[in-house]
Amino acid sequence: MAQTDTVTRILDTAEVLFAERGFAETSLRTITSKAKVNLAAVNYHFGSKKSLIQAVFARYLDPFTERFHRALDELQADYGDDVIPLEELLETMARSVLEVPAERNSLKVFMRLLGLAYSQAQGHLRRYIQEEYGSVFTRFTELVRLATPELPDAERFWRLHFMLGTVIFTFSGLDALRDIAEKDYQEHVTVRDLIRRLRPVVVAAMQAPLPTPVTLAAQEA
Amino acid sequence: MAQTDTVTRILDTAEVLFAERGFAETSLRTITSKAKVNLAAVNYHFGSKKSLIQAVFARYLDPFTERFHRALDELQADYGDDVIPLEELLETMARSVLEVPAERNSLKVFMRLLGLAYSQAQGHLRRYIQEEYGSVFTRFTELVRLATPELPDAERFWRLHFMLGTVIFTFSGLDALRDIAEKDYQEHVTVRDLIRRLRPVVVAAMQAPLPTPVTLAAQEA
DNA sequence: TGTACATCAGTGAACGCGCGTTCACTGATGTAC
DNA sequence: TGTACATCAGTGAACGCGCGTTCACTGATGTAC
Repeated sequence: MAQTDTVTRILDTAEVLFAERGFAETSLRTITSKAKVNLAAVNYHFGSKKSLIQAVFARYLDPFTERFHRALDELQADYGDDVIPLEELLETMARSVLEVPAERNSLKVFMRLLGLAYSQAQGHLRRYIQEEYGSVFTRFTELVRLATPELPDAERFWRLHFMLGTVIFTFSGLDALRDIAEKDYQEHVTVRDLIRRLRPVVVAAMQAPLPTPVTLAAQEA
Repeated sequence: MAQTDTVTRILDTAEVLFAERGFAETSLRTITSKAKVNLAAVNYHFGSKKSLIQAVFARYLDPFTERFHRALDELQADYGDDVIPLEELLETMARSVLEVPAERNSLKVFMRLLGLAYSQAQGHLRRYIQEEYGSVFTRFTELVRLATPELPDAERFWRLHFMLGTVIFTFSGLDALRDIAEKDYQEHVTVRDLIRRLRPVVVAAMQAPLPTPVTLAAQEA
């Protein structure tokens, strides 16, 4: 090698392997041998495996948050003092998510990584993501609040997380689900198909009637 | 020890640790030392770490599938040749899920484990679950088909998985989400509260309008 | 223009460590005669 | 009732292995004078 693209080769290889098998299950030896790069190069360039994991995320999340902030700026400019409708907000978020990896041909990898960030232990990663990228989500949820004034705050919080679960679960299990769908229904599903299917479901879920209030005490485990 | 409860002690400890940190991140040494049991006992009783993982799942899924089958039997007996409404089916599933770990005080652990089964590498585990417990889900989805005749088969498939994602994501991230909700909205959320909140959302999602058909070709990554 | 030195990407080999698994062994209990 | 043997849960120590990380080193390029 002896070129600066060593860093890029490591990141390109690591993101695919992480997405396929998770962080703990992917060794630096696997990454470096697949990337045709010296084992010690990861620690030389990134310092540690943890920092490599964070760098993989940063390469997606930096452009995403930048675009998403810009898209929300435009939306707020268009609507002025009017309330931005929920559909418009969801649409904008979907578009921002789609645009980033479109350049790198790996939306699937991006979504798998997001799923892993939530489900794998890696406490350092959740903290990193929250600190670096939390503010754009705060901005987004505030706009959702204005768009759904009929929802109590707590209800909105839970519904947003319900939908986050839907999206992350769907895309991070994409390959398996796609295989089943293809076999059972003879249709090849693209990511854009899924987003088309998700739209009415997410909107309906956010606008569902409020739950019946608790009747009497209920205990839990 | 020198008692047969060694097996139980291992399972009790393993399920909690697995749920907290995942499978690869939990070593047999951690399990056995916390269970106050000899390291070699896991391999003696279970044969391998893989088999221990499967045994942890079996202890939840065996009683669950048995109960769920029985509950569906009753439902079908009640309704005879009539179609069982969707709400009733979802309610029955929720009740069956709730009943099992109520006996063991650990619904949270059960749901976290289900989440991990989907998100962690562990191919052997997905295969094991599919083989051992696939049939009850086939039965359930067939009943859902009868309850939602207006949905194209593929659409129903995707929506069921969307909702599976909602539930698994919510419960497997329960602690983190609960902490945030508690801090921001001063309300302590029980598992039963969440199920109450989930009900209208899931029903609305399943009954959402069909997506607009694809207009022109759309490519994907 | 030429020499000495600094910088920096990259390397090869080794480090100690924790892992899952194995193995020879113990000691209690049950069974056969 | 007593002895010999089999069974089985459990143990302590060691096995080899793959892991992330470290370290002394190389060799090319840039900079100072």
